[in-house]
Amino acid sequence: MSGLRAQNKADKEARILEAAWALFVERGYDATTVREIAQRAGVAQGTVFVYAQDKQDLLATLFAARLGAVVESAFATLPPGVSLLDALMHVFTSFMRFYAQDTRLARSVVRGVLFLEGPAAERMERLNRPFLGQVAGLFAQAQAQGLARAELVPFVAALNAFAAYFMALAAWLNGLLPSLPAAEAQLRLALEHQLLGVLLPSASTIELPTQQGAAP
Amino acid sequence: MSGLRAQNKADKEARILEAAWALFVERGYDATTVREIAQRAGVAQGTVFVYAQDKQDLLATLFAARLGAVVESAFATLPPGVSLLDALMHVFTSFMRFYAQDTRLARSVVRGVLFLEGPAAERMERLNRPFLGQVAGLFAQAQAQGLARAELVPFVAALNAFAAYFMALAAWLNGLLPSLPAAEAQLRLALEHQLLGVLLPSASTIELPTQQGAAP
DNA sequence: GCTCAAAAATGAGCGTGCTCAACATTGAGC
DNA sequence: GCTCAATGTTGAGCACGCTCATTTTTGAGC
Repeated sequence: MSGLRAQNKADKEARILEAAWALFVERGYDATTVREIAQRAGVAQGTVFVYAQDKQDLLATLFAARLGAVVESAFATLPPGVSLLDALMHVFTSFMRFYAQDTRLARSVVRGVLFLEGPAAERMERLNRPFLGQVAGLFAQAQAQGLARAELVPFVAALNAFAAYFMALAAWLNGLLPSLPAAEAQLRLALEHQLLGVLLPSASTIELPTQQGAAP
Repeated sequence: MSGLRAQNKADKEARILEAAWALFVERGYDATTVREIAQRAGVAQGTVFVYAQDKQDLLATLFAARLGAVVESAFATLPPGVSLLDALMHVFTSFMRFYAQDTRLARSVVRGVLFLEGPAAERMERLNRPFLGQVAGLFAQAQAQGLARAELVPFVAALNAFAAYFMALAAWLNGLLPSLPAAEAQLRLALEHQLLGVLLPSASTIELPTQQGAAP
């Protein structure tokens, strides 16, 4: 059996990821070089690229693991009986508070995460799709309880909520919103609007659904 | 007067931008080198960086100008008397059709545009804020006509709509949505949901606004 | 405990975006 | 039309991420 081989490989990968994380936190993503990571991990520079697709992949791997834990924890700690709005806020602000630990690094992550390539993109999809499913579950639950419109498609509502979250996150990390509380406030406002809708009840249920081919 | 000086400068900048555009379209953003751009523009490689902050800035400049025209045209050609949903779709699909001309390049643009730095970020903000204001105007108009809820904040609704647009755009450019029509359909669905809201009319107007400090 | 093919690690080298000290051009003042 | 400070241009050079031919390590088969 190749126990030693596997052990060495695992050790090296762990050392590389550990070194990368330490340096990313210390200096920031852009200011960290792959040569530094290799040196700190005690391997040659080329070895880093045996274990990671590229530099961005290191950051993505590091965050994918951590984010997975945050997702799980967010849904596990969901207070029962809470309103839909508060449930959504509980989930999304979990992420924001996680990113708040290092906003500089968070910026690099979020910047890269939206346009990944190849295997890294697939891994992100495998993280993202179940998550969106869980968020959709919150809407479906509200629907089952007779709180939400029956015609609503839970997955579409989940995507809308996620979109609002992502915008608030991006605005915050770009300095357009001054602080985490400001970002949370903006997100709450956006979600409130999504829950309540735009149109008046009288206008909405009658006019809009039938406006497939509308007036010129 | 330094007419010749200014003329030369303008000429050179125009030549550089023209060369960059041609090569970006021909080869794609990543596959185009600054050296190639310089050669095609008939200047030294260092000269490119006199006129552009960096390579990404070239692409951003090129697209900012074009996008500005698309924004203007989208609102100018807004059919009067159209529903709010169709008005939003008219505006956002204008952008999508513009990006559809070259989705490879569009991917590079959208990837870079969300996390710009320094002056480029400010220029994007100066493009984006009035645009969001115009979208907010559509919601305010619906409000004035008594079609939209009076409590609605037009700017927040505009941000939500933009967020949904951005997500559909990103999903499309990442190949998660197979075609432009698919992206348009997804956006329409998302916007419909935003207009109609999530909660039932009965539940919405009474419970939610007062849920500031909700149950544990 | 030797052998040797497979697996893993290496680092010189490549092409890149970008900088900056050196050089060239311009035109107002005389 | 000459001078020279200001303005504009240049390309050698740097550090970077990443590749890949070469070298080193591993352990099953004997």
